[in-house]
Amino acid sequence: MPKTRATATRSTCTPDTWIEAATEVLVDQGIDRVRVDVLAQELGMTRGSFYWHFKDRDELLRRVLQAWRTRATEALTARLERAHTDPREQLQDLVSLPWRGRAALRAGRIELAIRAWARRDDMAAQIVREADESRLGYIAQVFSALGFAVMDARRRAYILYSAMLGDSLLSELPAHASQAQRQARLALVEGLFTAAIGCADERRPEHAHAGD
Amino acid sequence: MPKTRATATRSTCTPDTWIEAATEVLVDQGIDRVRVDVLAQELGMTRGSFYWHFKDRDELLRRVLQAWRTRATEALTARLERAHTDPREQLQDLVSLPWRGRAALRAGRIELAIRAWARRDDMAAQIVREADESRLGYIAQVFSALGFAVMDARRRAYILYSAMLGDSLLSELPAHASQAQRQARLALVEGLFTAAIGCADERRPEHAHAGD
DNA sequence: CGCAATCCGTACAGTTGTGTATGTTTGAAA
DNA sequence: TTTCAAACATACACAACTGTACGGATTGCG
Repeated sequence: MPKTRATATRSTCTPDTWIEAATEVLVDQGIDRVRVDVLAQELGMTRGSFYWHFKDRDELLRRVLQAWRTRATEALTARLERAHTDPREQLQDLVSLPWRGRAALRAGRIELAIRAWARRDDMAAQIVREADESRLGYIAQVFSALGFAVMDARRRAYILYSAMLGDSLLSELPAHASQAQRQARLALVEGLFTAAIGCADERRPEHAHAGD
Repeated sequence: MPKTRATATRSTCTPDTWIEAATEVLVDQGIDRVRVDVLAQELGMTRGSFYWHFKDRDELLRRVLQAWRTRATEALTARLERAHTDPREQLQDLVSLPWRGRAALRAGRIELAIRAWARRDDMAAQIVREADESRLGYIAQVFSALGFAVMDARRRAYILYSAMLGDSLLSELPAHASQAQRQARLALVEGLFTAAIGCADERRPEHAHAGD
């Protein structure tokens, strides 16, 4: 029986090593700069190693996408599983997501790189679409749990999600990236999106105004 | 006296022709696909023509950036010049901007491509930063004219601008791109961002609540 | 030990894109 | 018409990247 697992006795590369390096280059260089020889140099390997683990460059790119999709869906699933808590808490958790450490920030950068990639790659576009739809559904559900009518909840979800995406585009602006600025914006976002503005179809009939 | 202007008697390329074609490829392929031979094939020319108008590929890319900066600053300047109208009207105009025809939508796509490019090009990053700062300043001024306090206006401007940027990322989602959906969101955006939510530093002292 | 599988390095061919040198056409002024 | 420079075409050298063939090292195991 062939043991496909890496025995980890010496510094042998696994496919994941290459995928990780590829993601790194993707983030701050773009998909066109994800080249085999660049990654090999980065890892202190030669291209011969790469072509042992992967059929060709295209397979690497596909697996980079798959790896991202896996992590993205897992992250959303984790959110959905604790969907029984206070929806107000869930919203706070959502809004404060990009400001929790550099892991989430890096995830945002990866996502932007993949979106840029999706501009010409159909598979990437498909996966990004799926992720967007799933998240929009989740956020809409949170707004729905807050008492907003279905249509209104969907619209609020779209606008909030847009704002979160746009923030990841702007997050490199130094003048707005301070912790205090972010904290203040966080509170404002929460206030703006939970406020009732008196639309006709805003509230569900079965819900009265939720007192705090 | 050498007449440097193109006499336009026959189909001779100007530098702008190449810049336009380069922008086209940049939009839906990314900056790495902006190659001299690709553009030449696109224009029905040979690379020899290109190297007559441009020193090298880098000069083309720089001029693509400059052309975008010029248009972007001109667009903002046009807005600033009619800054004496009703701020409510200005906000409506802002929010409905991405939904006015395909010209604005194309401008959004160009901008996203340049943002992806700015990820590794310092000049592109610089120009995008300048554009962001200018627009944020303008939007904040609109909110300020609506009666919000300076800090609150700045935060609202950031959030609204983020939402507009994020929307251009999501605008390819077919389920949310219908005219009716966009129209409904437009009204909601306007309502959400002009609503007072009872922050301590929300209103300027000299302004009372603005009746509708 | 011996041997086979895993893993990686090296060498070569093929492709693609860049930049330059030089030829060729075209239009308008002298 | 001649002439000259702008505008473009053609050809070549060069570099970067890909994929493949093959050879060498390492490890587990009989």
